[in-house]
Amino acid sequence: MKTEFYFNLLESFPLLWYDGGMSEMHPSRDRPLLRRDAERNRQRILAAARRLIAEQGLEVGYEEIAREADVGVGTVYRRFPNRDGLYYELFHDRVDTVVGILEDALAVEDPWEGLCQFMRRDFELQSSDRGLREFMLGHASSTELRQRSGERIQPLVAELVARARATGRLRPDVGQGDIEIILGMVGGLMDASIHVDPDLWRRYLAMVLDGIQSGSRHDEIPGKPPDQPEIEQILAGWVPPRRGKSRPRDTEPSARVDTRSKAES
Amino acid sequence: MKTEFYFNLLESFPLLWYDGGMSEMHPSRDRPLLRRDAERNRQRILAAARRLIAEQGLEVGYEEIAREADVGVGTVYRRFPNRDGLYYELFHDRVDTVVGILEDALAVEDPWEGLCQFMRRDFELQSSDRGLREFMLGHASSTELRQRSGERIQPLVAELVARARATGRLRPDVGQGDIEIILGMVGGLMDASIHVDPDLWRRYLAMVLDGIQSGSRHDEIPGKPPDQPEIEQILAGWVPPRRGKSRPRDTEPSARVDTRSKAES
DNA sequence: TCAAAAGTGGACGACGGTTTCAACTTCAAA
DNA sequence: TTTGAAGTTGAAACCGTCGTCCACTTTTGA
Repeated sequence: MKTEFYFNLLESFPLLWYDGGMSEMHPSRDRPLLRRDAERNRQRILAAARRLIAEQGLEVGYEEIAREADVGVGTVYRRFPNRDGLYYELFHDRVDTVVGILEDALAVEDPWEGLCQFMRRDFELQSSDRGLREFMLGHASSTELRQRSGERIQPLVAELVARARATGRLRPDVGQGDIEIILGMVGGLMDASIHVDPDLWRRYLAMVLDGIQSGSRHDEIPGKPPDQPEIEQILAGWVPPRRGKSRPRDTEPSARVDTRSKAES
Repeated sequence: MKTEFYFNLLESFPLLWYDGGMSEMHPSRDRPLLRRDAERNRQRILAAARRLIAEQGLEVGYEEIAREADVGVGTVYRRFPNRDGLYYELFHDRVDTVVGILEDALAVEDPWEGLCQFMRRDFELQSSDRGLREFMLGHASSTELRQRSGERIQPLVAELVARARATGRLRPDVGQGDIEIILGMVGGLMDASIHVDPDLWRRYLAMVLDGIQSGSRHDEIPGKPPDQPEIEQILAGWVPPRRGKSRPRDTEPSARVDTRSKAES
């Protein structure tokens, strides 16, 4: 019997296999044991990806991750043949965090306060990690995980909304879907403004929360209006700059029209 | 004297030159006369770009614009050596439109109503044109024009805000900068949701407007909360999908690990 | 210690977009 | 009608990124 135990194990229980990163189907099962060096590299890749994605967003190149992890690109591709798998590994446990936040929020006596606390803490969670932000907002990849996350999260949000509405504090014409859209809307702002003023989102979240409660409670709006230079910076970051950075060419375009003709005459 | 009059003209008044598309510096001056065929092509290019950018956003390829205009790529590059110039030509007159909207709004008796009307009509303007939306939100290119637009627009907005605040209807802790951020925030939502529900932005604009007035006037929130499939679609469109569309590879990733070893044994 | 399976790395081809350019066509002044 | 500059064209070079492939190295059980 020359078979290595881990390979044997895989043959016997194919459903337990490490599925090449497409772990969406059975995320809580064990991965097969990797050879020690492979496992070490896997962890280095994850650590590098976590670092880079947290600061640059989901779209960092595999090339760069590999460099950061001090590993070849091939290795990254072997371990995570597609981004879904990588994102899954990086983010699936965050779902638990969000669920935890929701449970905390449901435990608050005043459901309206609970709803506010949920939204606030959700943003606080996202504020440290651009990749997480993009992921939660709804990136094209990783639809699988997001959908399954939604199945855990939505009922809790619905419950929170129902309770808040029952107390009369939440306007009756605001539904669960609105909360999700508001999360996206303010999240989008946060993504744009985070490097200018990491707490700016609190201001606009407060405004919206004021807008969706039926009493005119008028909680104080935190912070102060951004000034012009800040706005400039925020807007500039809103739509992400073009990927293939187009070199600006020579800066003086007008004087060129006739260089040739002059020379030829 | 063999000189064509238009070339002569350029030599004499270099400041009047068509500046290769970088018209930011003196936009209201005449362009030099182009040869008739060149002018015709220029218009075809602009028309094509207008069409494509309105529906696909700022980043359509020059290749595609050229195809649509039935012109060679080279021609497009000759006419618009950089995107700034193209965007300028497409959008600079929109600034007048916005200024018009602002003047209308300032003419409304109730300054608060004026402010609301301005925001509503600004969004209505943007809703028909994805490129305009991206441009106004603050695309990396075209910083020049946007800055100069700001100089015309901001004072008017400031005036509107000041008046609305003077009546007491606008909360005193809301400033001009807030309005611009709100425009961006709701604009981001509109961009994401427009193909799902072109009027969804009205709902969230209404919420925010409710949140920033000091009385609890509670205007009706138009529309109704989006349902789950709609939200799914909206979120999926929020962060633009990766440019180089990654082909999903073969859908069955796990069974592949050992194909080679099997074959070789 | 050794063989063979697992794992590695980076050169390489594909791709999609941008930019150039030399050969060609069109225009309009004379 | 002629002439020469202006204008056009599209193929080809270029560029950055993605994902694959395979000759090479490492690990592991015996």
